Amino acid sequence: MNPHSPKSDKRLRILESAEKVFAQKGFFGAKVADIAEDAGVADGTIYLYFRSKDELLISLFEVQMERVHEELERELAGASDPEDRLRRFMRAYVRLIQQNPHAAEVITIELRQSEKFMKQYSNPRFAEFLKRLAAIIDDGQQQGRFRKELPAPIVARALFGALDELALWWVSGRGEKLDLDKAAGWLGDLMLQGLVTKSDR
Amino acid sequence: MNPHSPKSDKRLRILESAEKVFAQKGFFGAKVADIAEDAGVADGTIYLYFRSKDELLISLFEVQMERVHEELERELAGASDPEDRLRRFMRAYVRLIQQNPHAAEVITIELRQSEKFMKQYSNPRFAEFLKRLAAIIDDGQQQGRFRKELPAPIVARALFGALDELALWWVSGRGEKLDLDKAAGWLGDLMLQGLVTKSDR
Amino acid sequence: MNPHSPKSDKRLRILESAEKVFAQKGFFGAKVADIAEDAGVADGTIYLYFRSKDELLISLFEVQMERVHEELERELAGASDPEDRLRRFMRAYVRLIQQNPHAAEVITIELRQSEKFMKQYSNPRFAEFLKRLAAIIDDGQQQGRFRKELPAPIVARALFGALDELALWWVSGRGEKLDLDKAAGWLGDLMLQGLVTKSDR
Amino acid sequence: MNPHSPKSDKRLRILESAEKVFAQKGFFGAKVADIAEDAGVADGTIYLYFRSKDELLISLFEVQMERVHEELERELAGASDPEDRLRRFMRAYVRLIQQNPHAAEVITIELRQSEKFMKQYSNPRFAEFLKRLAAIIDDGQQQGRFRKELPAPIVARALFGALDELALWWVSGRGEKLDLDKAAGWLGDLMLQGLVTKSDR
DNA sequence: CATGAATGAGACTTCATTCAT
DNA sequence: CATGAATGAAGTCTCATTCAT
Repeated sequence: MNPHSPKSDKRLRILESAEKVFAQKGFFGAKVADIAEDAGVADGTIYLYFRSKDELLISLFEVQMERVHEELERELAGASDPEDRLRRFMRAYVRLIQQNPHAAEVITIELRQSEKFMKQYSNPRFAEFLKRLAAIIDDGQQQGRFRKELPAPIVARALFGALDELALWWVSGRGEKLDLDKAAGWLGDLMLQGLVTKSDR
Repeated sequence: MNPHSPKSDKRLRILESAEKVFAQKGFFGAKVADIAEDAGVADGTIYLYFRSKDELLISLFEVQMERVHEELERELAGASDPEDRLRRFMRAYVRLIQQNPHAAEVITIELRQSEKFMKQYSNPRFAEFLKRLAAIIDDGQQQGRFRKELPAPIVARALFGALDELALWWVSGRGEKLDLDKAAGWLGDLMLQGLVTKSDR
Repeated sequence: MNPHSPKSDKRLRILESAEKVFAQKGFFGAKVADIAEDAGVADGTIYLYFRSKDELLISLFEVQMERVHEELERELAGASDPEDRLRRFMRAYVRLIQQNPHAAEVITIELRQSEKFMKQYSNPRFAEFLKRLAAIIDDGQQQGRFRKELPAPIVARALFGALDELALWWVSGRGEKLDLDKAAGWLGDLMLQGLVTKSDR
Repeated sequence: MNPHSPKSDKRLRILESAEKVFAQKGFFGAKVADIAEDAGVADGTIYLYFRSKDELLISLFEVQMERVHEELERELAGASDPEDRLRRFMRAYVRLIQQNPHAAEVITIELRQSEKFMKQYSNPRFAEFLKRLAAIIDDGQQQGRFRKELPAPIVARALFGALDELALWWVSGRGEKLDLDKAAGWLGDLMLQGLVTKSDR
């Protein structure tokens, strides 16, 4: 009933409910009626704000990736050391996951799933996200701090995969005992220093 | 009409078609009729071999994980050095992906998706797979070859995530230029030696 | 804001928009929102002037038939010769069609369609219209100018059907090259003199 | 259960039910479920034989126009006199209407209605039908039996309109007392000889 | 009077599954 | 064992109508 944004208020509620329900049941398992009920609106109301169920999912991506980029922007702002930047990147990602576990599930799982049935949606934001990570690595390589033999895009992809897998594990609840912050720290160590003991070298 | 396995022959064909169609269209996008057509059988025939569409997906997991375990068994048979074992593990996984890209897509994407709608299917084989990887790492830690600060299950999970992400990238065709074998090699370097240049240490 | 008819002004605009949109999209294809937009009013406003979408259609009939009767009244006023009256009747009808093609489509097509779903609306005005035509013919028969073997109501109905079909053809745009005035003249000849050459008689 | 045509049997039943229900309630008023119930099949079964509700209507047109053409073929076979041919044409049309009143309603009403929402369906069969009628008239004009001042396509259209209007009247039940055969005869007289008494000439 | 966001009943259509042949 | 026509539950989406502002 906020006179300033009666519309966007409802839009947001629907978006949040969609996120929650998609995360719980998956895109296909989630019925529009479920989302409507959770948002406390009529089924038809959803279609006042989103053209279709598909578009609702896409909007979710957009919103979440927006947040991710903002968070990264903030986190990386004052850091110039590549190693530091990489750890901050991971920290920011982990923080986002923790703040919004539903979003993590939706983004990582449904995003992939969705490529199958939403051929037209190429998801440029995610590509941007990966590019950003690769840039940090590339930067470190330029500065002679990171090994140049490893192609930055591949390292970026691998790092994301590792990070995401841990995040998903945590989100799924099965890694309940997992302290995600610590895990991210370990992952940082692993990625930066490697698994092999120093004495080996 | 093979007298030795007339039944399992058809069962196998259905399974292979399901794998192909699931990979192409995703679990929900794939219609039972599509699979039947691809397998060259009637729709109803599928239900002589599988209780439901869900069970067909589960069977696929089982079969694939079976293969994975066999392949790993063979690959790791004569290796005792932890570092070597880890690299072999990755090599075997990559080989499987390359031999059967469809399976990779189904396992990695649909597996996750499926957890949402198949609560009862806990997927013990996959857990077993991860445990195996963790065991290698733990072994290396026991031998003093791998750093003990990093918990083996987490390293295993991260390693799998990284490997899987690269595999998925390759499978999706977008990483076309990607040489998966080389990428796995780089990932091995990354995981074992770390990203940071030695001179830093 | 016209102080004389602020209400009926808006009512009229809605009616005109409805006519236009019904003609373009058909009764079912036309959405109340379309009509509202065309009329420059809010959706809900329509319901201040019309009880329902159905009633809007009915009102259209009423208004149009009113006009038809007025026009006929004027046209037939000073004519007493049956043949002349018949031709005037046709001329007036054609003129109305030309002045308001939308109305023609709505009346002829939707009128028929509507009988299906508006059982309660018996459309007395249209019956009146036909009666009027029949009266002219009957009159001619009484005066010995028209052949008595042909029952007036049937001739009236046939004449209307022929006229209406030509009108519809013209309205639909497919009979673009058709000069409706001329066509009406020909129809008059046909109806009055017949198709067969005089030498035959 | 006829072993020879289990499929077409059901297809036909659906078609007949659709005809009946469309005639009773109109295309939009008729629900697919109504048709299914009338045909004694499940809702989904309809979609085994027709791609959509729209296509069901189109199929009806095709089937009916097919019959019309066949009937005309038969009726006009041995007649060469233009006047005779015209009367036979009308007789055949009337007979079809009487044999299948539902079809008449669907064809004449829904056909027109449908042009609005089925832009892609131009209905070539109906154009063919009118061309056929025009050909008879043109033929008579060539033979000097019909007046040449009246353009054949317009006469054809007018004749059809008149005939159709009478048919519709009869079908609607309101012209119950109307003997359609007689009416067609009168219409023939009207069209051929005209309304005006001979003594006038 | 006017608005237009919200409602929710109901329509079309899909598709996993069944079962008579 | 195999078939594939048939089923019918269930889902997405539309849109006439309402009502608080």
